[in-house]
Amino acid sequence: MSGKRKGLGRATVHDVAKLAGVSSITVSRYFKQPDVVSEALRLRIAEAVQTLDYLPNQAAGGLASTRGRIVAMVIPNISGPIFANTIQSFSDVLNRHGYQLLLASSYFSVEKEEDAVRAFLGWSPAALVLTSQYHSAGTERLIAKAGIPIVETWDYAPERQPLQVGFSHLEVGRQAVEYLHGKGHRRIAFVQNSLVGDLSALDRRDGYMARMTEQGLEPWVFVPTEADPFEAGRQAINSLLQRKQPAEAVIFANDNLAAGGMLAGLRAGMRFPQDGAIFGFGNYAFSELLLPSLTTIRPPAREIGEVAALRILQALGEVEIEGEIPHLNLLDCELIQRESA
Amino acid sequence: MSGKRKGLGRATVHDVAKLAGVSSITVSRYFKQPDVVSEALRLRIAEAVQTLDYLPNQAAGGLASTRGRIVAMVIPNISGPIFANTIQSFSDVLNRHGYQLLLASSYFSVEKEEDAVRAFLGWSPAALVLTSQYHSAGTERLIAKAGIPIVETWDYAPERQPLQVGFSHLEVGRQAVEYLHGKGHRRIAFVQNSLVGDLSALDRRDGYMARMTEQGLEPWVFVPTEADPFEAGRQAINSLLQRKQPAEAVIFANDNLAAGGMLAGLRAGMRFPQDGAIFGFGNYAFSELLLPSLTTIRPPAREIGEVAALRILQALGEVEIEGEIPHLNLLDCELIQRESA
DNA sequence: CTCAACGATGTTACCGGTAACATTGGCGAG
DNA sequence: CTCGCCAATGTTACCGGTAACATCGTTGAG
Repeated sequence: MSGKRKGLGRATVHDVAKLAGVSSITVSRYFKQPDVVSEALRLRIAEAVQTLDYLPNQAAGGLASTRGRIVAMVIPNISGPIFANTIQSFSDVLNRHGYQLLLASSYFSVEKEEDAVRAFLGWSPAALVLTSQYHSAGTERLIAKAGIPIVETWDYAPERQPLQVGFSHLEVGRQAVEYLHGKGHRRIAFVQNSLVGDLSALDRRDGYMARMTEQGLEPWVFVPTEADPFEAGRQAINSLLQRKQPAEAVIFANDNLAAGGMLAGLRAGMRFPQDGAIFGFGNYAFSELLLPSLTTIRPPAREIGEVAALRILQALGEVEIEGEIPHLNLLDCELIQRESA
Repeated sequence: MSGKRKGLGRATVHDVAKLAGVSSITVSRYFKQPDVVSEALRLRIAEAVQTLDYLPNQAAGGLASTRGRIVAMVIPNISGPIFANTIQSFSDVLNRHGYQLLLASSYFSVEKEEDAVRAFLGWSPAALVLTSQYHSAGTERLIAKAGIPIVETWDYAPERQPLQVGFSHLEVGRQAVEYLHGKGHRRIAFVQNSLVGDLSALDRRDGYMARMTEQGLEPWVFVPTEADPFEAGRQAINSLLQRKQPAEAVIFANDNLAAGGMLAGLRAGMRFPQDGAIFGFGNYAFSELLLPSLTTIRPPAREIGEVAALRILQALGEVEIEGEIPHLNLLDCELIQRESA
């Protein structure tokens, strides 16, 4: 019947147009700018759409208009305890406005990130979201000439070009010292994660070191050799608390390490915070379930996703905004005081 | 220079073709079937691609070939403690084969699921993955005539049409009873979650009830009124263990409930498993960090993602397979014995 | 030596929408 | 009554690829 090349077998604008007795562009307008189509035609088209179960082909629309309704996001990992919230809220806000999320994981590898960005760009996404400010040179080149809104989340690097939506890891480190110092502790140690790649964690360490120095205290950084976070935590507790001059408080690079360390201590008969204050980062789901519950800092994970989505929608003109779109979005972390410190 | 309509400004096949002195279809073949292009042209094209930073436009390719390289997935929620692993492994396997993942959350609502499916179909995905076997009538209609591979994960419903990749929730319920019964417990209670929508959890409850009855024991189901899982757990522990004839063992619908219950008990001075065995489901990340650590059943979350992706790739002819593609894929759960039961 | 078969490459049209411009009819101002 | 403007709708071509078929030069069997 039709040409030699068969499509998907689904109804097209042309089918709808024919059935409704209008031209295809009118059907297109019915979806994109309903207000310019007269009431009478709107009704006829609506009926035809209903009858044919018509669904607009997004690939075709995106190709023709050169404005695809896809937003791409590279995240270190989906299943980690923190980033999931960012993805969730980001995706929800986008979906609500008819955009779809394309997702890939970098596992903290800048090479994997670059691969993902390259693959994404083939889809002509409307915008691109990256995690952290640390990328490969290739990624930098790609995003520089992508010509779409770019958002960097999680970190906060005011000097960089892409939109920033995140928080200051440096400040987190300082805040932890501040809190523990206020509690009277002086020998405050920091346990780094040995996981290569999570460069933001090093910023927290640097904040810790800076604040310690300012207070006239000597920084004391422990770097575990174990890769498994729970093992690494155990290692740290053993080393820091089982010595002549034990640490009075231990700041861990994240809640996993903190939980591992605390658990090892508890099983060895220690008690917290009596035998040492334990301080985490991340406010993972389990942190309030531990006994003692874990004092930690909650990063604005959900908020990051929401704000990032909002800024993108604004940049795309989908959401009204008066004035400039803020280039810098510094969100607040929340120190959650519980029992362990 | 060119027509009145400007594209994305990026290099196209035609640009590459002109630079390499070949026709555009040859460039297309260079990417799709490199072996039919002669070595000489391959080199010339490779150079042109390099020079122009050419990236194939996936939307155009998908439109022309009617085979898009997108796979869509609807999941109850991204940030939950279980599904993230499925998404992660699913996405990784797909990415490795050049497919991209389109993601949306249903929050256990069949209406939201239907909306997501409708939105997805506009992208002509190569395949569609749903969670659980429970859908709206609209969703059933949509997937019936979608004409692409459909996979249902998480549940296992052999009688249904879509490919099944999951495990038997009924069996999980039975398995828990089996284990506790073997430990000598007779008064075994089940704590349901009050979260409307997670219908699979009810299958676990039904398995529990069936096995109890088979053993000549009386099922004892507690339905919390609290929505918050930790609060609900507390409520359950209070009701089940603080009575004249307390339960000897409590099976919780998931680890969140179990952790909430156990924590409430511990804070009230109880000890586990002495004052009651605690049994969860899900093997959430924190379960081994609790004190006592939580006995639970690990669902094959990661495996589900991997197998689902593999079956899809086979159905699409991307991965070799001899014989039929198995319609049923029943994966094993793992009972993880720890300290709480 | 002839011709069919085959490998390598090109031509044309089409996938399903939409931008840009054209057309039509109704209405109010002059 | 004529003209100009505007709102509603249509025509045409194009977005960037690829399916289908055509073409051309080689090669090997008969």
